Amino acid sequence: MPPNGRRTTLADIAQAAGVSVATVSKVVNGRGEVAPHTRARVQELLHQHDYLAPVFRHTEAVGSPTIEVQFQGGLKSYVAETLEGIMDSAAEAGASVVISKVCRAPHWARDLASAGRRAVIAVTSVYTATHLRELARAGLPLVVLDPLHLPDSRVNSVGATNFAGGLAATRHLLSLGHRRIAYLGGPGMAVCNQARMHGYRAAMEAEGAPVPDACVRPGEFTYEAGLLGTAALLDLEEPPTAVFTGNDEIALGVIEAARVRGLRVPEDLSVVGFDDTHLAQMASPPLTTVRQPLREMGAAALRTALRLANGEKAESHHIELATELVVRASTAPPGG
Amino acid sequence: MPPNGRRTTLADIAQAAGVSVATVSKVVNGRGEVAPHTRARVQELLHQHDYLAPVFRHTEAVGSPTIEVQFQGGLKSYVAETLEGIMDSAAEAGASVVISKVCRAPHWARDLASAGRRAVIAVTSVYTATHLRELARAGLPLVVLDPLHLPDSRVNSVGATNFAGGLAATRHLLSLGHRRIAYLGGPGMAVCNQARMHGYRAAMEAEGAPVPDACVRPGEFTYEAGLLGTAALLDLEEPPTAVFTGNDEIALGVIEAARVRGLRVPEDLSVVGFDDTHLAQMASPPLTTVRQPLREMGAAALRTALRLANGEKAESHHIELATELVVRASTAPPGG
DNA sequence: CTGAAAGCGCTTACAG
DNA sequence: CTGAAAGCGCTTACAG
Repeated sequence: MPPNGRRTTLADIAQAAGVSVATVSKVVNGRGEVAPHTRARVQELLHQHDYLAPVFRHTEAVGSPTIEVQFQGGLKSYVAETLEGIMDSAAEAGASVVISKVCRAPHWARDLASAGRRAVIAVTSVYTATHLRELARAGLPLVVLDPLHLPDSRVNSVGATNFAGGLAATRHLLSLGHRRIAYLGGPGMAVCNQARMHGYRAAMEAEGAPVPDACVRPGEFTYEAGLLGTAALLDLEEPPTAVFTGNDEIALGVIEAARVRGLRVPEDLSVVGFDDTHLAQMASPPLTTVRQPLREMGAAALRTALRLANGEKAESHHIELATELVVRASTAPPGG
Repeated sequence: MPPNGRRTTLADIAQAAGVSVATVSKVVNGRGEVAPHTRARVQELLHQHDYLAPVFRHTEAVGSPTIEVQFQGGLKSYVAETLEGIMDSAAEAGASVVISKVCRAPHWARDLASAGRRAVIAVTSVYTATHLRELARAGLPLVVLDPLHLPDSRVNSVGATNFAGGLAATRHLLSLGHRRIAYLGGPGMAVCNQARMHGYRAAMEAEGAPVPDACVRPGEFTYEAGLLGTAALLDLEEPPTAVFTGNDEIALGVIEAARVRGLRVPEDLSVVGFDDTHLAQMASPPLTTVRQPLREMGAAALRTALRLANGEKAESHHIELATELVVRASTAPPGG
């Protein structure tokens, strides 16, 4: 809140605090010779007026903006490929990309802002109202990639057409002649997972295929979850002949679980993944999967972040890019 | 070259150029009203004296250093896992990590320096003498991770004990009873590949096992290379019963090539990878491989980069971390 | 096109 | 512990 568009100066603070510029300067530079209560009052005012020391000013002026990309957990294929899209798009725009794991120290957003970041892109991370407030206070725009929550008009986000993807995957299996198709999904409360599952349900219902409760299993987006989930499915009275999974990692677990039981993929069990990360192409057999345009999604997120950093509005607070079924070698008619 | 430790100021340049400070200021700020030849002379001097505008000075002063990590090609598992090590270590040290793809515009090194980078970490990238000179001129230290060239005392690098890894992998196969073991490697001129291959050769020779030329194939570090190489190996008069590969991606290609021919892994063909990326754990069957401590290597590179950025010396210009054989399900005695 | 001069934001040695 | 004053590096309106 500098008076009229001007930067806040030490003189502004000095006047507001009723002390000399020299004293304010000492506080800013952490010199010792200031009375504690004077120091406290001045610090409070510096904070309120959003004072930025000259050394940090480049932050706002410089032409090449820096975007912070945060993610949780490991740098998995999904994140890596999204990141590539972000990087390519940033290189084109002359922007820099800083990566970090989500870690919320007391003033994380303010710290990012004063380190020169102009916007934050969060990859599949949970953001609460508190985080949003921190970010807003620091003046940092946020773009969420593959949001875990429902699109919220206060947050800008980029996703993919998950429902359509679930529908396409399931229809593909149905068209091959499968009827007993299971869904081995991700966390139950993640919207992307819910949409994929409902796409699956919609396709099954349209075909009049039964969906027993035991055939729809939420879980984690991991290989281990695929391994365990498949074991449970294959122990069923009437095991499925095909499994549609929440992502490629789960699908790889399914393939391995089948192998361990002496089942061949796709002859004895068909498997469809989701994402089309490199994992899908390098699986044995190569995985039929629903492609998410991860690079394009990353690129879109970066462009939106840059626009917001520039004070412009995003065209829409949420955009979704199209998914697409990619048929490879892990699906075949049942009873090979 | 500021006189005596002091920063170069506009006054220094003005004096050297025999013009007023005002004129130099105009040149720095790109204002129009300066004669072309005056502008040229001043610009030359600014460059020579390494003048840095106040807005950019934070670059050198600030406590939280920024490290640029560059890599070539895609953000593959190998790079992603190394990057995780770099990030964790950076978070601990309060440093920031900027990622970018190698792309060498005219003044790339100088541009990085003036954008505030304090060091560069190159992941498996080729650096020529010219690049090194650019970097040196910009005052930017370099650490190469998994160098493609032989350790050079002018470059700081971090690697792994590749020869020992090749030896361990091959011994493992020999101890299972294999004699016809092939090596499907990476690029012939990459030192890491050479070391792995010589480890393989050393183990074979020690055992008196023959190494026919057709059984040692250099190639790319890719799935496709694994696919193609295996096809060639299996077409041999006496095909190998086991394949040791230059990295995990190649190994996944081998597994798929075997499957396509109706061969089971490990019953009909044993496969050993290299790296122990996530790919290895998620393969079907899970891959026996030589673990490179990628996170630790990344962490070591970051620490070295920070030390160099600080003007300290690295303890050694090249360090190697230990590799370790990880036995999973892709290896078994021959003729299962 | 150039530079003397006024001025700005900041720091610091020093008097109180 | 505080602030008046000198000074530094830079910018800019203006006279030449």
